[in-house]
Amino acid sequence: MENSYFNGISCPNEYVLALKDTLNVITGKWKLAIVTTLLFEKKRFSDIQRMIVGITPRMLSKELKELEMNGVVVRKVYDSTPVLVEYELTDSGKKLKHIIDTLVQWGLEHREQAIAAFAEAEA
Amino acid sequence: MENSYFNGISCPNEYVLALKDTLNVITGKWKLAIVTTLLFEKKRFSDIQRMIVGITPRMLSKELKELEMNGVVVRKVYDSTPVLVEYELTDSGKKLKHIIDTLVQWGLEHREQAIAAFAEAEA
DNA sequence: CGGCATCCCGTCGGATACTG
DNA sequence: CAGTATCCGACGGGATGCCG
Repeated sequence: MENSYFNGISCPNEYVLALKDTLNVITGKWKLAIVTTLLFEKKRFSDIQRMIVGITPRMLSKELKELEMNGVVVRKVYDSTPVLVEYELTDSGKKLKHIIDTLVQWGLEHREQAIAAFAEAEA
Repeated sequence: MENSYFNGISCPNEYVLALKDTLNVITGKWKLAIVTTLLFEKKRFSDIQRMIVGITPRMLSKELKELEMNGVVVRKVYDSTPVLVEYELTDSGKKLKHIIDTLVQWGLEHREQAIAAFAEAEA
């Protein structure tokens, strides 16, 4: 078991692990973009690729695989011809919306703060 | 102005920028650890270094500089001998606690979910 | 359609030593 | 005490081409 970073701060190691889990899911260039495209409906590989500007199939494949391993998306294969593959968020994955909202809100408030501080410094 | 990743999703570009700002502050190996040590009281460089197991002065210096540029911490120099330098969270920085709590909670719930799903698969 | 294999490069972060 | 300088490996992620 890895140690907590926080010496002398009363913080259950479980919390640190949970934090790492979450960061692992939301960091990286594409993960949140992928989650966002799946928030309201499941989609096929090529649909996601078309919606996310600039992502290569290599990265999409890699990220989807990681998200699946992390229990955020589910991959469903339908044995038709041609093969149909759909990706869908798990319940946990859907709850990431709350996290995204929280992050966006901090960013917005923070920008206001920064502007206010700048104006004050100017005066 | 950079484009949003999300084609066809009605999402103000401002939100995407805010999201990126926030991610920029919470990602990386040490940033959240540093913020956490400063949550309840300001500290000196060597105090932080002592509390965060494994961080090198190089990384601590670099991260503190970035956090300062991003308006999350403030650096205060007192011209005593020897020189005293203190780091303190801004108001925005203090509000990161809410984000950390949100991330931890998702991680905890998610782990429960995963365990439940595993048990179901076993049955 | 839904990927995988290969090559490549820039950045992140570690190790170590040194300074005002 | 509060950093800086230098070197270096690991990894994220891009480009391109091929496959069932």
